[in-house]
Amino acid sequence: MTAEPKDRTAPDTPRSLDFIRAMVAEDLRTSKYGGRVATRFPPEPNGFLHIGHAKSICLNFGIAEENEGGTCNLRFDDTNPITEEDKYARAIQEDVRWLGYDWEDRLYYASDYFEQFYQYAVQLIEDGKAYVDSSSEEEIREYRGTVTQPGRESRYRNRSVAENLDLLQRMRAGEFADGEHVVRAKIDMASPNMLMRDPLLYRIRHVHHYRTGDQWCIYPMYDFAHCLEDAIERVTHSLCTLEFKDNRALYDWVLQNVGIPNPPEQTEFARLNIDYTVLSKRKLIRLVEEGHVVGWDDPRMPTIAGLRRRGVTPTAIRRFCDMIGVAKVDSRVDMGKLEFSIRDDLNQTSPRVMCVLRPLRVVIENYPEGQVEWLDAPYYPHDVPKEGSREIPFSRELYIERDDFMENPPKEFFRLAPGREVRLRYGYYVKCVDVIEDEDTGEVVELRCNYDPETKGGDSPDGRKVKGTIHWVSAEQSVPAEVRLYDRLFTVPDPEDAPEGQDFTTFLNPESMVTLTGSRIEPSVLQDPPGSRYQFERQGYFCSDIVDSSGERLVYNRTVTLRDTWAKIAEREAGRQPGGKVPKSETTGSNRAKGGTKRIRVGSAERDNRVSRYTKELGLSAGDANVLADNPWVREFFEKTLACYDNATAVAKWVVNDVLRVSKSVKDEDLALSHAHLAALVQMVEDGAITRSVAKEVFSEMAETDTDPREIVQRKGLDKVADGTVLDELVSSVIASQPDEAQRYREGKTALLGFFVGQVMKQSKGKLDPEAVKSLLQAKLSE
RNA sequence: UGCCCCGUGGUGUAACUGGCAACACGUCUGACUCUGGAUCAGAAGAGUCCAGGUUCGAGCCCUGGCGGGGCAACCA
Repeated sequence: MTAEPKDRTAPDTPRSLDFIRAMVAEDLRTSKYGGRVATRFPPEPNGFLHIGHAKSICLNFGIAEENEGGTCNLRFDDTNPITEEDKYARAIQEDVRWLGYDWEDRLYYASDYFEQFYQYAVQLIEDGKAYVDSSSEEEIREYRGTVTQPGRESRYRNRSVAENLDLLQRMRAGEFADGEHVVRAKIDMASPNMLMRDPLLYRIRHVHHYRTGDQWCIYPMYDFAHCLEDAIERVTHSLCTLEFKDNRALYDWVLQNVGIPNPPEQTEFARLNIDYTVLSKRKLIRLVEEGHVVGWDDPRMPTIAGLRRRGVTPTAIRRFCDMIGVAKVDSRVDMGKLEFSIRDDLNQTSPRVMCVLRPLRVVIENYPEGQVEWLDAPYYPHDVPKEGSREIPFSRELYIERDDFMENPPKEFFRLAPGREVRLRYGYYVKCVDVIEDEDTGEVVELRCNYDPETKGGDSPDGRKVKGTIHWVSAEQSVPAEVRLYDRLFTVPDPEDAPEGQDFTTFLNPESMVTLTGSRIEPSVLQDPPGSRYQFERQGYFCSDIVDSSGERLVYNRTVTLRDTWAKIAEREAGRQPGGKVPKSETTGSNRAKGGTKRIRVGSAERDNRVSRYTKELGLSAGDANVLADNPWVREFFEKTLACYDNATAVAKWVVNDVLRVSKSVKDEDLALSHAHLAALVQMVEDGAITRSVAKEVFSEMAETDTDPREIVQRKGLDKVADGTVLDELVSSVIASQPDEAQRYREGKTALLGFFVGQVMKQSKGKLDPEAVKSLLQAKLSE
């Protein structure tokens, strides 16, 4: 046996599951849906998909892939004909497919279910659970109330079933104009959940639908349609974003009231935010329509189409989604993570090629005029396991990058400068012997260099070192190219957080696209099709533009720069002069509460009396007394338990801490636990018959079944172990079985004491006195 | 001012039934290098929003506070 390899990223290391995957696994274990896993990705075809959707796609399709027999449907949630178009539906399919997911034959449309939705609406009306409301839009809004005030019932709420049915039929038949009637669920106009105040189910819209044409003039609302779509497709796990949290009550209500057995369950997760961009369809539409970008597939857009055109790979997007995880907290991911996953993928897959973005002419004075050498240059560096090379022309006149020359370089700059020598990648060493400047402007226009013929291929026979290697192209054989340098679309991390009177567009980055028209690229790329990806050596990853690039005109988009250590050094250098480092942001921790706060409570006299009775007469802590005073149900439980066992402080602790906990997961009146049994348990602990940890275990069983604690203790043999030898043996054996940890403890990692106590407690099934365990452990470990 | 959700290094997420706060990105060293890339080795950085409480032991359970977000479209 060899030692286990120290590989923290081993693929078979069981990565902890996110809360959704954990839930799916649990549902599978308990066979909640008969072992099925069925998800869906349900876009509305009213815009292009963006990387936030990619998160959802990866989640839904990912879960289906990961589970045997799992399926994920692609379903268009096309219930609002005003905004939806076929071109969007087609683009969405292309994007999902491009990301690498396959819905096989499960392409669905909500519009295919319109007849079924209608029948369900009829059913709800027949059951008296829905009605036709003829109030105006304004009235409905007014009657809905506000978040703090209950709504009022519509005067049409109690129409007869027959009248409702008749009206519904005539709505469908097109007898009414838009807005004349709506159908609403009859739920509760006073519900604290606004969505439950008789939500609209159907509205009249005399609009052409891109799929159903003019077949319908009534269209279902999201809350009515979506859950039914899931139910019709027998979806098991309906995943959506956090803002639908409150809609879940309605989702469940509809399914329950139309009588769907074993209904799908909605779970919400946080939508994706990335800094320096916006990820909401409404805002992206504005960018397109107001011409801030040039279409949905503008490479600056965070749309799938934009990212694709920019040169991002599906793999990079999927890995990014994998990396950011899934949770229930609103958060903002930094762009750096996306960039990392892009580089990480492209580094392994992109051929290297040389392109000079901002050319500076170089004449090699001692190189024969008219001579051209074709040098062999590998496409991939030594550490990328891929084969292939091309020939690049070397000649007397070259171009190098302007940035690679400095007349007065700082010490850390190791590229070209007067008198300095660098290596031309895959070529020769050259030394700068002269600098030619424009007489008027002083701008450097040309460099005169000498080359060392002995250094062909990049090595010198005398072994002298050159630190810098720069890229170049031959002046004559290189071809002109346009290069578009993309940068973040916005200048601030959170563009949506705009001051009064402004909006996110005020933060648009004017330099989000810089077009370079005079770039020169090596000729080897000439035959490559549009969309080809490269690494331009020392610059970044680029992709020839699928729209504008052709044999005549080469256009390249910068996907992402290389990591640039020099830029960091230069920035630091520049920043040192004026004020040095920016002080650490004041906002760090600004959302944290400062210090303690005074508790002000407007108590009734009755409440005050109770608190003082509890603290003074019964000797309870203020905390417990307050809880008891505030919660009538808990108070009653306490009083009744106290009647069975007269130890107020002990009983109060159990009631306040433990009874309250279990009572949260069930309706109060459903709690099985009886006062007498709790009293018995508390007494056993107080009498020293059982330990507290045993008592906790017994308690959780009691909370479910209300068994007599004495019976549980007896059945499981949980009496406290008083025998000192058992304690001694167990402690010794635990220490012996954990020699490494024991060593670490002795070396000062005393936090491990808890670990050891836990081990011993677990092995004794909680029957040992933890205090005794602890002190014995301490003694033995320091021997 | 009602209801609901959520607070863990700079960032995104983990932490099994309460038992060593972990991983990734980023940052900083160093090695290597014909890309100031990649790779490799290492380091710093949180005591889990605050205050009480329960417990031998709390990021996790209880109470109160503070902070952030969602909900008053005939949008989804």
